[in-house]
Amino acid sequence: MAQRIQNLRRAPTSSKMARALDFSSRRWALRIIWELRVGPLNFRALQAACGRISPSVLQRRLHELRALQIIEKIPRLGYRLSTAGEKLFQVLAQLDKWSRDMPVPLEQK
Amino acid sequence: MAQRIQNLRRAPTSSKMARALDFSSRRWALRIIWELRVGPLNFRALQAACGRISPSVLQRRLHELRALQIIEKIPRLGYRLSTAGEKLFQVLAQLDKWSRDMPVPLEQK
DNA sequence: ATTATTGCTATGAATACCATAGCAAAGGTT
DNA sequence: AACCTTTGCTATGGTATTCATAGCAATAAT
Repeated sequence: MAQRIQNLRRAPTSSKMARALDFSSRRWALRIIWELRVGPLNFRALQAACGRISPSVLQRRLHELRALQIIEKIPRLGYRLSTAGEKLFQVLAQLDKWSRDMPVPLEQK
Repeated sequence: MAQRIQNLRRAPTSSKMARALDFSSRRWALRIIWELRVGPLNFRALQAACGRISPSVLQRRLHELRALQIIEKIPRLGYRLSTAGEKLFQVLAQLDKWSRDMPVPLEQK
């Protein structure tokens, strides 16, 4: 385990990781996944859950997330996490924990 | 553990998490942390490690990350992860693992 | 003294994101 | 059936973010 992390520290950033980080930096991408943790949500419900996302961006992200097979569209219920999406949720759960443990409040201008 | 995740699924998105997700979506923010996993890097080294980041954005992110006390500036060596930054690295290590296990390649246009 | 490296700042163009309005299709109600 | 509501999206035009590139003062190395 410690060994695994040591190797991670030495190895150059993999292209897969570079892409994952790049994708993570698209606005609302991770938030959408996080909101879907509760179960399937339709377009408007997701919009409301995210707070202030504009529909054009939501629409774009949904397409992207579907192309990556992180979420899937189901006929009457809207969108839900795929298996890969569920695994990504587990990672985000760690981020949630981290954010709660942060000594400095994560305020941004 | 399963219980903890169940609770996460039910609870609304905390404001701390919302901010963490928002911050994660600033371009290069997580990548910078990931590149610093190897140890302290100076400005130009970080620039090179990230590949194509423009100096103005790097500069801005470094300020933000310092304000959040995720990284710290050390006189001759450049920038390095703080304790909180190291913890965030652990989360990113999970993301790295996830990206490697992804069945669909994370390609983006 | 000269050259190279480093840490930045400035600038203008390209891209991403925003708020808002609106509309066709489907579902529910009377 | 006629009406109203909800839903999933598209269109538009403005604002913010990020980009590539150039450059410059300060420090370090030769």
